[in-house]
Amino acid sequence: MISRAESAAATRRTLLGAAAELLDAGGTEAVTLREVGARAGVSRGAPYRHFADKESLLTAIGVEAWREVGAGTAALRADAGLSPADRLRRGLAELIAIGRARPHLYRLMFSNPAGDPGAMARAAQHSQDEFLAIVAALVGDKDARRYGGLLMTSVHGVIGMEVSGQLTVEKWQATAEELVGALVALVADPNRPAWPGA
Amino acid sequence: MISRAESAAATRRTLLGAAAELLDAGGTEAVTLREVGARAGVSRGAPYRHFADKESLLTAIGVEAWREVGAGTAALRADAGLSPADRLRRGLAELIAIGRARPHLYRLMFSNPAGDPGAMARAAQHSQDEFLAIVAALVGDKDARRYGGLLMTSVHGVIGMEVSGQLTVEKWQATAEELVGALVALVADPNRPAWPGA
DNA sequence: CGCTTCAGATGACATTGTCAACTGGGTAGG
DNA sequence: CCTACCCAGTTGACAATGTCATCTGAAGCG
Repeated sequence: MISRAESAAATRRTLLGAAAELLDAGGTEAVTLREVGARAGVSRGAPYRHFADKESLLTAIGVEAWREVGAGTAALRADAGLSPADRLRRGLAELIAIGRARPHLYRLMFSNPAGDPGAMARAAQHSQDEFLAIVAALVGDKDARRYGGLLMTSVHGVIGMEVSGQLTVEKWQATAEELVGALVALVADPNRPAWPGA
Repeated sequence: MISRAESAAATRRTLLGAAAELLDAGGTEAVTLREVGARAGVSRGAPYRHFADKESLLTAIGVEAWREVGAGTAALRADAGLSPADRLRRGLAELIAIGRARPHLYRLMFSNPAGDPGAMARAAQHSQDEFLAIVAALVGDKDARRYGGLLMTSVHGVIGMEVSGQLTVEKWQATAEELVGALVALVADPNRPAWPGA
């Protein structure tokens, strides 16, 4: 038997899944609460039983995505068969993969919900902490945050520009992987120069 | 006497200005053609005489912004009183300034219009060519594109994460300026390591 | 068995993007 | 100067959408 609470939770998940489909297909504009309801087999008003408004629904999708990324990064960090540099490369590759396969979701994950500023940043926190731990294993605790920030932002920029069509191999003579790889190689270099001014 | 063409061009500019105001105030969602028309002193249908649809209007705002940035970068490059490294720093600082002062416009400049993919990338071309010329003066023609790409994407990532609230000094122990400054210092370093794999 | 709670359904409304039809003053050709 | 065209701008209309108030029915609880 399914209790009412279980049924409601299932509906919520179905709504999120339907909304994610629409998001991938056509961006946030394509996510209409009516269509989300229809695909989830409920009426147009049903989503309001689970999300305050459309923006909350979208934010929930992004939060869920960050949760998955965080879990993946944690698993990476726990994988004893990988070198620190490999963990770093794979973690970054995971983000690049999301950006390419699901650009709208990727954009959403780095958006700032007007109704609840900081909600997405909080959701990203765990994932970024895991990432920082990986970087720390490579460069030491002292510089982990600075180099982590440099890597995180750089990768985000590479993906963002590729998604917007402004990063082309012809123009920059480098692929996203090469740009990221260059940075990783630099950070992983034991003879890397000291952090400027530090 | 103002000719009909001049009047139409003036209306177009007024529409763009009104739309930019709304964009800054509340993002693309807040840009309604009705309000744009009202602020420009015309009716709700008038914008359609100048722009195919709402997305075209938004794209035009982004294109215009890229034109101004490109002009600014060109002026920077022509300024004989600046060192190559200073030109680079100022050019990047200009982008950071836009990201902070007008985050919605900044996001628009790095978006990819669904109706005309590549339109924004084309608009950004001139600005990025100017930027590349500045980088080339610093690192030589051979590596200009690669290092230019690295700098451009990194700065974009720093701004993007700051705009989304995911770049905080507490978390990364570095400000946007410091992260960018570290990269610039690295690239400007005459003893910088060779580009990996090149 | 009756009462409460709550997921879901439905009707309604304001807002908005968009188009078709219309208007009026500039503009070119005679 | 006259006339016919052009086209920026207006207005009416419509469908789609977010959102709310209200209603319904079944699950849970005494």
